[in-house]
Amino acid sequence: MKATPRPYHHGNLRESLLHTAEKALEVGGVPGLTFRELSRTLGVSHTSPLRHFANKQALLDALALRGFERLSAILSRAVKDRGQNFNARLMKLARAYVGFQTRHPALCQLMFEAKHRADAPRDLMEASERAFSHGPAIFAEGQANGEVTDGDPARLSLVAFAALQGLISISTNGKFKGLPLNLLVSEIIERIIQGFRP
Amino acid sequence: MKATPRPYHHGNLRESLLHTAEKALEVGGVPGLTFRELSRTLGVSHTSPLRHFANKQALLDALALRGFERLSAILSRAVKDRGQNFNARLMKLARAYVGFQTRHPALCQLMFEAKHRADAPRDLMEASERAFSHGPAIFAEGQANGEVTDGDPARLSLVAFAALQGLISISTNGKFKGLPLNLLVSEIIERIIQGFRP
DNA sequence: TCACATTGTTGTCAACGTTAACATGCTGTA
DNA sequence: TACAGCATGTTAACGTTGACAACAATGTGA
Repeated sequence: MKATPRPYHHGNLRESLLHTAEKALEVGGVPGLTFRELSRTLGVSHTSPLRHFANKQALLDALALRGFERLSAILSRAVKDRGQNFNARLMKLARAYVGFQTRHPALCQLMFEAKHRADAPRDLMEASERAFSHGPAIFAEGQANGEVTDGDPARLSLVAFAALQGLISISTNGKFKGLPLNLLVSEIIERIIQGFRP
Repeated sequence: MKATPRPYHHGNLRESLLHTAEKALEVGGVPGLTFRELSRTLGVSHTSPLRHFANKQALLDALALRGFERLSAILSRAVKDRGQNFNARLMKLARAYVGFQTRHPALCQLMFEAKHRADAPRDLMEASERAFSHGPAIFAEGQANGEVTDGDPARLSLVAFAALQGLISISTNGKFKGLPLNLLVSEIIERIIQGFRP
């Protein structure tokens, strides 16, 4: 009789939950992300999310996993132009990395926390490693072209990403002491490039 | 009649709460830190903490504030020997910083989160700035002695601390890909010192 | 067709943060 | 010293949350 009596089965609840959860996460952080509020938003009962995620942590892990996959895709796109020289590629990679973190701060924090948990799921760790493999890749190619000094590319990449990650960690609202992050990224990457010349 | 009927007034509840809370924080993180559990541990009623902290966030902020104060004291001690050259002082500072974060990971995470909140209390921001003032200080002194290149010492210090902070963020359990953090700190600081020669 | 797995609902529980009203003990001042 | 006022702790209660169990509706494959 009712106009559109919601069908008993939602049909796409898992995806809807993840989508809604990510928005809620960026608004209110982990404490502001509750099964019950998600359920209210999606018009389902307050325990239905448990059919798709064993508990809240499982939902957070699923969000983190997707985060790493999206990050990996973005970084992959940033370095795909193999025609450019090393400096340009590293700068693009750095901007993509910092840009993603600036756009999704809460998600990124979740991703790092999940990765650092002692009992982090296997697939999450693997996705994380895939995402962070783009750095060593371009360093290795830079070495092959004689543009970068010798040494373990993973180690060189670590220094660059550590600097970027630290900059993000120390900064607030995309700025550090009033200086926009973009500017500081350029400065740091240029200094690193300088230090990594053969 | 009872042997030691706990006096009605605890006498030192605020300090006891902070002390117990910090231990609980390192064990179970923020979710594992509850007023009710703290109260049980200290043998007081579950609302008595509210006489000392308006809400849970206020307790967390107080923990973060003390964290910054302790960090500042530790960093201050690390650089107090003005007789040493710049390289030695920077390395000591770096080790002290990384050591503190390694020893108190949950507290440090709390400190950064608190500092980054839009409505972070004034005193907390000031304590944070005091803690991070030791870096620029030794860079400035290094410049005065002709040991460090020109430029805004705060900016130079930022690069160094960003690298350290990022290393910590990326690492897990004091290691990164099996390499102990100590080793990587040395490597990064030496590279930075190299890059900051006049 | 129909047994069975999947998905969603209802009802319930313990734990939590928070508030209000009340009890107790300390302290400064007359 | 007396006692008023305030700081500190307690009790009771409310609403929210994550989680579990039992049940209902739906989809699916033999």
